[in-house]
Amino acid sequence: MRAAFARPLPGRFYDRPTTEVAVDLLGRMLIRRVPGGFSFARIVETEAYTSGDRANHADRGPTLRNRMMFGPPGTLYVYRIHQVHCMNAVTGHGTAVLLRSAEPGIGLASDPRGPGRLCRALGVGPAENGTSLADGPVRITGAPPPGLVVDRGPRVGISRDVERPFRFAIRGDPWVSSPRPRSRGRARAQRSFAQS
DNA sequence: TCATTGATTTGCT
DNA sequence: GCAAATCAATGAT
Repeated sequence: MRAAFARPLPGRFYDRPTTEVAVDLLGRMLIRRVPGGFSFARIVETEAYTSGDRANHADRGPTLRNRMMFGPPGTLYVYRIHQVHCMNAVTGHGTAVLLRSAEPGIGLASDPRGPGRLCRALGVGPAENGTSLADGPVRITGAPPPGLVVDRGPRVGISRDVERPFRFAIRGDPWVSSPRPRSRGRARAQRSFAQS
């Protein structure tokens, strides 16, 4: 994992349309540096929060909570909801991808299925808010497998703009959180970004 | 300053 | 399947 941690996706990976990044993050490795080593998980489910999107925390402009969403692409945005934390990859001014679920890798503290559980499993909290996914303590690396099939559907747990199909998940993956997105509306994973 | 709400999880029916 | 937990950020007063 040390070598992989040293070759994270660069900031420009995230400087693209948010839905495109959300799909392209599926199947990649989320790596957490911890004292004396690393822990990691494979991303299997994401959601896009775009501009002009009333479900987006940043839709009404910068606030104390969402200010990290206005940092550069590749910034990690961590927020608290109820009693847990959730993490996002910032893609532009006030847009981000919520990392919803992952398959366990090595070194996890607990089950990473679900956005709150994912943060808990990787030990991600307020201390990591605003750090860089390109050179911070939490990074994303690797490439999705060829031919990955992606399901899409409405996002989970929101009350505004509920109909937008901005939730993406690896078809058939047992670590996708419930309820699963519908199997129709399939979309092939985009491989437009070539990692250096 | 006050009331409302929530990008969730958990446990109980 | 449904509701409680539980509290800070947010928006209204």
